[in-house]
Order: sequence, then C-alpha cells, then structure tokens
Amino acid sequence: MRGKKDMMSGDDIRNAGLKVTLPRVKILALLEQSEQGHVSAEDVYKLLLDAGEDIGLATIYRVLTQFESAGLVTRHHFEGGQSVFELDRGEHHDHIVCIKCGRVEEFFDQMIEDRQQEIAKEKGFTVEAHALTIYGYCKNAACRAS
Amino acid sequence: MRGKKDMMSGDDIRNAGLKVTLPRVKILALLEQSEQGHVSAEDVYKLLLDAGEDIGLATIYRVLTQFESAGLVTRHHFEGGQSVFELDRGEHHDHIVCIKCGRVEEFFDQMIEDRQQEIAKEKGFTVEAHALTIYGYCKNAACRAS
DNA sequence: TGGAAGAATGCAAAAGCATCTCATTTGTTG
DNA sequence: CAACAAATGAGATGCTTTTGCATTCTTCCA
Ligand SMILES: [Mn+2]
Ligand SMILES: [Mn+2]
Ligand SMILES: [Zn+2]
Ligand SMILES: [Zn+2]
Repeated sequence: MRGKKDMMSGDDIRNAGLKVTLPRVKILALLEQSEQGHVSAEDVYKLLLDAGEDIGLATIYRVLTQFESAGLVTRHHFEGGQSVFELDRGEHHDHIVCIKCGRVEEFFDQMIEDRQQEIAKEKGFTVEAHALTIYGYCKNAACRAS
Repeated sequence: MRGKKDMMSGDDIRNAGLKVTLPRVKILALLEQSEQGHVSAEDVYKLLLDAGEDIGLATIYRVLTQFESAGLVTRHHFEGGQSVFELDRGEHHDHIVCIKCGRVEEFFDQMIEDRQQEIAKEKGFTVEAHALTIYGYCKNAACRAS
C-alpha cells in the first residue's frame, strides 16, 4: 500500500489515465526534485531546458493542467502574474510568501480551517475550497529593509 | 472630520493628487452605488455604458489602479479571469464566493487575523497583507445541486 | 476671465499569460 | 511490429491589462 507521500512514478501517470510519455515523466520528476517546490509553468520550461529537455511550453501547461485534474498537482494563484504549481502530497496547507525575494513557506492551522467552516455555515455556504496566502517580508536580511 | 465610511466625492480624488475629471467622478460614484459592490473593470465599463457614459476601458483600468494606489479602492484576485475592485471603506475583510452564481459575501474574523500574525511571527515574517477567499456553493436553491 | 502648462483621455497597438489548432510523432496493444 | 489512438510542438489565438501618443480637459494665475 502506497500513500501520497511516496515517490511518484510512471504508475501515477498511468493511473491518471494518461500515457507515460517523456514530457510527463520529466515534469513529474522535476516537481519532485525542485528546490522551491512551487514553480510556474515557465519555471518548469526553463528548468527542463537547463536539464537538456526541450519540451514545449504548451505541453507543460497541458500536462500540469492534466496533473491537476488527476490530483497529482495543485495550482495556486499568488499575486502577480503566473500560476504556481506544486506536487500534491495529499496534505492541505496554505502559504506565506515574501514579497521581496519570493520565498514561499507553508503552514497549516486547524483553528483557521475550523473558523472557515463556521463562517461558511453561518452564511449558508458549502465549502469547496479556499485560498489563504499571507504576504510579507521574510527573515532574510536583504528582505528586511522596506 | 470625515471618516472613510462617509460618501466619497471629488475631494477624495483631489486629495489623492488627481484631477477631478468626469471619468473619475463617474467611476467613483458607480463603485459607491453598485449593487454587488465587487466589480471587474469590464463590469464598470458596461455599467457606465448603460448609464450613457462612454468611457474607454483603458481609462477605467488606469483610474482603478490610481484609486488603488490612493487607497480609495481595493483590488482582489478571485479565481477566474478578471481582477475585482471594490470601494475601500477602511474596514478590512475577507470573502466567500459562490462558484456557481458568483455571489460574494464578506466576513471578518479576529481569530483568523490573529492566527495569521502568530504564524508569520513563528516563521520570521512581517505581514504586509493577506488574501483569504473561501469558495463554495451559496444557499441559493439553484446553486445547491452540485 | 483667458489661456498657458501639464495632466488625463481614447484609441489602437502591445504585452503577458494561457489555451487551442493541427500536422507530425510517440506510446500502447494485440 | 503494425495499427490506432493519444500526445507533442510550433505557432496562432484569446483574453485581460498596460502602454504610446495625439487630442482634449483641468487647473491656476496673470
Ligand atoms: Mn505549497
Ligand atoms: Mn469586499
Ligand atoms: Zn524574502
Ligand atoms: Zn450561488
């Protein structure tokens, strides 16, 4: 039995009903190994180019969207420009982003999650999803000076 | 002495260091009177057209951006397409959006606000802003059926 | 009150991000 | 390994937002 936390592989792609192609394998591998963990489609494109894999940007967008539908990947809409993708390891979390250097950290807070449910209930809503992102300056010295 | 809750006027535009022009006055008035309170630049464009004011879309984007810089207006990046603007009445709040009909409701929760500060502190961040949006189905009968 | 100086507007063109089209290539299956 | 369906790549396209520039308005003071 394998959980979401294990290493992804061609099986995950196959199980999503997709053919195991070189672009898909490379993109999935990159998401796993990626330093920052949170990358835009263009980041993926450039990182793969650097790695000698010339995969079209359209393919990257297509594949990331397919991975998202399959639950392998999560898409975030942080402020400013592009969507950001990360591997879905099955554990929901929210983000805090440095508006100076772009560093992204993750957090999960049950109290915040619970309050959201209560607020939704009060208003008669059924929660399907939520997006919480805190923006600020990280501890990095260079980011401190406003 | 006038607070943020009062009616906006040409003075607000002047105080922002901007000339009091017809487009600016009309856009500000529309934001005040708008039913939903949360409108896209194109919404503003069409609503003004309906009202007989033919103001260019580029001007609307420019003016909304200027109003934002001046603190008169807040911009939100809800999922899907366009940015959404609303008059800044000086009281921070977050949003819950119906993914079926688009209805937007507002809420403010001190507990959530406090937890965010604590989380930021733990991570060594200084909070500058945050965006929390809950997505779900509203109480409207037509929105219930998934 | 008139008119100079600078700011704002409208239009069209451009930019940025994401998706689509379609000819060609690749993966899968028997 | 052939045959078919699915996927890819390159460029076109779509949509939102921004920008350049000639023209029009505001402001302000002589
Ligand atoms: Mn994350
Ligand atoms: Mn609001
Ligand atoms: Zn930083
Ligand atoms: Zn609804």
